[in-house]
Amino acid sequence: MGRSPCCEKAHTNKGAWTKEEDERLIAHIKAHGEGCWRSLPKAAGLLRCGKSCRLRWINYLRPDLKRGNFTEEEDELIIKLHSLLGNKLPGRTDNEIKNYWNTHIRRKLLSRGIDPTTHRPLHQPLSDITISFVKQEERINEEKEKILRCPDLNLELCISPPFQEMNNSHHVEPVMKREGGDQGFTLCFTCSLGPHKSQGCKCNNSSSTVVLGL
DNA sequence: AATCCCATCAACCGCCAATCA
DNA sequence: TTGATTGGCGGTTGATGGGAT
Repeated sequence: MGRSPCCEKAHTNKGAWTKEEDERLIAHIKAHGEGCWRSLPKAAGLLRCGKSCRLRWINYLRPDLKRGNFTEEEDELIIKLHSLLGNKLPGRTDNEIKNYWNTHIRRKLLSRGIDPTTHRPLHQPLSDITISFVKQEERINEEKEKILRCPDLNLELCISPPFQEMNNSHHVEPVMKREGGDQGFTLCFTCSLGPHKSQGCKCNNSSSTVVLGL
């Protein structure tokens, strides 16, 4: 027996959303919150697939979205974080990052002689890539281990706020807060891919950092 | 002015993992 | 334990607009 379809395809609209559909969706989510996407269209009076509603909300209608052109600082931030976090970057939608990566950043990296997939210089000998990749992965795993040894750490890392001023692209510091407290620590992506000012971090310059809070 | 080409981005599709009964 | 359901993610498509010819 195959999968059942996510919705009744025959009676759903497809393609661009109308203003009225947007308004219905926004009104429904404002009233009831994000919930079961499968039943949402019917409840909201929309002839749309639940999945389509979810995408429309997440990628376009969500009130906390930052829209408009990407700044140079955001470009650099995306380049630094993409290999680590994928398309889930601060204040922008997955879809937006994905599209922007494929259309702009990919070309930008190629023009700099960097492979957009591996984040390594183009034409680098395979042996070098393998060795350094393994070393980097080991380092990442070490830092993960360190983090996991803290039992009261809330590892639900979420990066925000969307309108954070980006003054310098050198450091990127997602703050990992402990539950029930306001203490945190930061990750340095410049030299160690680990906690800023930890063993592996050789950076002393903390005056011009980008802080990505919770 | 018409047409072609290319870049962009919203939206869709298919797959996978998590969850639940 | 297993199968169904659901949400989420990455890849792809198609509509649109702008620039070049």
